Amino acid sequence: MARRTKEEAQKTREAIIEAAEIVFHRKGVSATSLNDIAKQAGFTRGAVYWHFRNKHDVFLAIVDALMESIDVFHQQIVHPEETDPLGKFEALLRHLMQEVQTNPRRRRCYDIIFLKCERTAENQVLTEKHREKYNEGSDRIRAALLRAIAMGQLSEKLCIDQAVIQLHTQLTGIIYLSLIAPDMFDFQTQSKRIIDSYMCSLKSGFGAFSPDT
Amino acid sequence: MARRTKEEAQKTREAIIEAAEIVFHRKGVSATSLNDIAKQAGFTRGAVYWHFRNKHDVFLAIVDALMESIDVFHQQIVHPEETDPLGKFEALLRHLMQEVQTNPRRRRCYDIIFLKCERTAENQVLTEKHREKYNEGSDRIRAALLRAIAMGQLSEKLCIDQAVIQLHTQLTGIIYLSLIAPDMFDFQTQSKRIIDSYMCSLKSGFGAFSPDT
DNA sequence: CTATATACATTCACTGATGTATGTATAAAT
DNA sequence: ATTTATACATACATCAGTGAATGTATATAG
Repeated sequence: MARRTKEEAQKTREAIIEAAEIVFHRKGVSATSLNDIAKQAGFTRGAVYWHFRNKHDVFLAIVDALMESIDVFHQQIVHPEETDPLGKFEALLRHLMQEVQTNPRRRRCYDIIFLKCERTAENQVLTEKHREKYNEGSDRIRAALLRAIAMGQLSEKLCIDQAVIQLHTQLTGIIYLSLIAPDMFDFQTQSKRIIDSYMCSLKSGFGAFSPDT
Repeated sequence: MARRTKEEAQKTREAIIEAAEIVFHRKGVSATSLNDIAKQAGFTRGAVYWHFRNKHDVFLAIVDALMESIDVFHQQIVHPEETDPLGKFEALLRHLMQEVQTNPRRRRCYDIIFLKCERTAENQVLTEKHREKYNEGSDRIRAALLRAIAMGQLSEKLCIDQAVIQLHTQLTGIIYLSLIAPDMFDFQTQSKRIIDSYMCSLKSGFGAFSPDT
């Protein structure tokens, strides 16, 4: 059998991407061959080479999809007319942690990006996008915190930069650890506690007390 | 020229390991060949195969060396007769952060382990050792905190488990982020702030206020 | 209805890496 | 002083994976 309809072709493209996710997750990116991906998807390497230039191109497709989903998340962080920006912010954090542990595909993608690929020069595109999203997220969080301050929900003396960075380190750390050692601690409990603790730090000004540089 | 003395042989073994560190760090573990390592060390593959079984074996040697240095660190965390366990603990945290940013070889090893290798089934040994050190570190920290409580430096109501886990997430997070994006924030400043904030949380009981499970 | 582009499958040539086998000079054991 | 084991270098066979070339059936455009 040969030539499919356009819709079918799009479906096989999607199938190849999902197959790649599965095999990348199982064997690691560099240890999987295009044949592995093709077989997992039920095709041959010909199909993969039709839709993608090489393995790296497939990998980028996965990364792009993840980045888009992150965009969607970021856009929810702050609305210019939100009356409860801090509450919305907290709710989103909790939602994110929920997502990370329940949505298997998202979890798989995080796993691939954190543990199943190498951040080499060839994969620099990934790291650059990672950093781009880091910055976009930081801007969004900053905006949310500023609005929370404007609404009187947080102190004007809040050290915003520190608040932003510490949120990233906390989330990065717990997600990374939960991927490396899922059974080491109860993710649900600990992520809740971390958010509790973080919100508490936010409200206490977050190092507004520490006057050193 | 052939056969070296035993000391020389040990030196070439060390040279191979350090060469591997350099090349792993530059190209990533899976993209480097044994020839890359040998050339970097100034030998041929024959030398590498004499001292190691294969690339994975070289990698494990690097991992083992790092794990030993972590052991040394862990052993410093708590002494049974320390009169100022909390101060000693804080000093060690600051020392660790200093080390991570100033000791280039240690930094390179962390970089390899976090960013330049894949946590696949074949590399499970690494992940297991990582977890082992995680647990050992947790035990040590727990002991230090308990002694700090016994010495009246911390409240008896301190939620120790949470304190331990949050320290790990914080440190893992900031180290990971500083490796991925060294220029994104000033590591020295932020690591200090994180420790300040953490010590502050410790003294405030760390969620002793949150009564939920 | 024909022609062409499409969506794959199949085949092929090539490369880089691996592990092993073999060679060899010399330190160390006897 | 031999002998032997050592510490490598060199040579070889093999193989998995790649990318491109080619084949082919069929959707689709005209």
